[in-house]
Amino acid sequence: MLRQQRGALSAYALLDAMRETNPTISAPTIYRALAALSERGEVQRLESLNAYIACKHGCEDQTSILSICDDCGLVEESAAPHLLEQLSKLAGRSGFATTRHVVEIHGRCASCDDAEGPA
Amino acid sequence: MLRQQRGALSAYALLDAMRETNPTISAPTIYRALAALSERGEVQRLESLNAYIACKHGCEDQTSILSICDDCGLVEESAAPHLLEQLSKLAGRSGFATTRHVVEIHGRCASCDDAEGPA
DNA sequence: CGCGTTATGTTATGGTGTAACGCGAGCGCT
DNA sequence: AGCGCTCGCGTTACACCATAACATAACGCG
Repeated sequence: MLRQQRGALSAYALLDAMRETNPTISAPTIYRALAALSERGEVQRLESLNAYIACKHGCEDQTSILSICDDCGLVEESAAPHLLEQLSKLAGRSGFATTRHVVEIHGRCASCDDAEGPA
Repeated sequence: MLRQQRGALSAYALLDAMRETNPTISAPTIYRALAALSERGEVQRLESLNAYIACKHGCEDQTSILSICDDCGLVEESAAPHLLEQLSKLAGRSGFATTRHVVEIHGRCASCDDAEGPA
């Protein structure tokens, strides 16, 4: 379901959507599925929105950097291993052992920026 | 209150703490205070924990990169304007206009890593 | 005093996430 | 077939996070 979405969906939005085809489904099932999929790297959570997106194929084994349009909800994945590396290194300077990165960028996507930006 | 904390506090933890000296305080008050403080850059939210920390003085006008120890809860701020810049640029490649960065690093701090890491 | 402004309190509600328990389907084994 | 096992799912119930909407109190000022 997430794959056919332009943006992110909250767990409960997902729940509602699923109920249309399977009225008996419930919250724990959604969370279990999300946990499983996100362990497999097929789904990523947007921490700053409490929402979830499907990862593009090919991104399975690394966290992506997510650009989030606050206007239209569009979410874009970017890969930048080098930057993540630098972040780990930065943290490492004080002895931190990195296990997971959360990198999210809020702003406006190209089309929303065109539409409203030059106002 | 946040300043005298080693780690982050959730809004409700804060609420409980505040109630010890001011039993009448309530959730909206906490959130209003947090919103005000965070607009002034004195408090930052940890999106991935739904919690809040006091920023160090001097960090008021930029978002920090936060290193979060998943063992002991310690949170460390780092400034790295250069990296944030690079992130904006990365997003900018597809036309994104950045307004806000969320950069959080989960892992283990030096002492927890010493204690359990070499296990 | 009366007014607006601002901070705070109250009530209620909605969204997010999970623990605990039990059922039932599928599977392998004898 | 009959048995027991595991595993996924649904159910219930609850905890936590956050805010809307409305009411109240405190203050400065003309």
